[in-house]
Amino acid sequence: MNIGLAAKLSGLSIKTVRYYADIGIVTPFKKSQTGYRYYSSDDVAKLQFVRKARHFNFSIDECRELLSLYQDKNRTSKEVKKLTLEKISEIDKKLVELNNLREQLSHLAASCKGNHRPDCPILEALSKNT
Amino acid sequence: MNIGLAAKLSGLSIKTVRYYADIGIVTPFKKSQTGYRYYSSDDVAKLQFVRKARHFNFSIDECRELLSLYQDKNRTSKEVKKLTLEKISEIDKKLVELNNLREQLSHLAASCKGNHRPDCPILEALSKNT
DNA sequence: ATAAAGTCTCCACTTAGTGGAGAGTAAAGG
DNA sequence: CCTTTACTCTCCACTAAGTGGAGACTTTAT
Repeated sequence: MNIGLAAKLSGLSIKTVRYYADIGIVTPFKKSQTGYRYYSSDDVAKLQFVRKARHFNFSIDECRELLSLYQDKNRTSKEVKKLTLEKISEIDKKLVELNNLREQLSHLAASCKGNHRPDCPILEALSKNT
Repeated sequence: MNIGLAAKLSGLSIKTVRYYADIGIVTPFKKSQTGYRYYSSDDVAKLQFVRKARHFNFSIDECRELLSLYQDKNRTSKEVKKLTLEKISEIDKKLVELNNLREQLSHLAASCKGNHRPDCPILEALSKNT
């Protein structure tokens, strides 16, 4: 099938599918005469796979890795689980950071009257030494 | 003072300070003969301000805005608080997303034995239709 | 005078695509 | 058969917020 249908079936934009072809994520057959890309349903399955993995916050390189595990009949589930757990702890780190940030910001916001007067504890905090 | 000292005092890298000069965040005096940038202690204060605001997840453009509020004696604290509250709700949105993601991933990870066998519910989930 | 440290500009690279221009190709209608 | 329309192609630029490096110039120290 052409790229348009492959994109529709995989839920990605044409641009993204083309991009994935360029960087070697899912490489379709390419007719040298016209330059058109032709996708098999296997290719579409891979595109869907990548879309879902991206949705789970896996980076393109991690998708590459997952994809090769996916196609490797001899892989162990241990390898996949390892990647997943790493991703989880990454997310945990981010969560801690953001919670911290949120607390500090809401603390600042709470201390600011937010009225027509110019005195503002938020700006003061930002300009305070160190 | 030269850029090296300004960078050290503000806690930013020289590259970043130069970048901030290029994009008009903090524009030092520039000797046209040598091209060297000269920073006042006021400039350094602004750099510190931006560093802290960046640390609070404000974008460069938001820093620009905060900086101009910071320098505007007639600003109201209301304006600053508004920005801050917006930033907080942005963070809240991100937190929800990440918590969701974490839950789904840990669910997947829990269902995967993670052993030497090739069968893996994680990959299955990623390859399942829609 | 020379060596070392500091600074300059300019270019490329990072992530993961997106937007657009201009040209070629395919399919449908008249 | 010709034209219109839809589809696809490549190439370039842009996004955010810097970072790294090359090669040249300036300042400071020995």
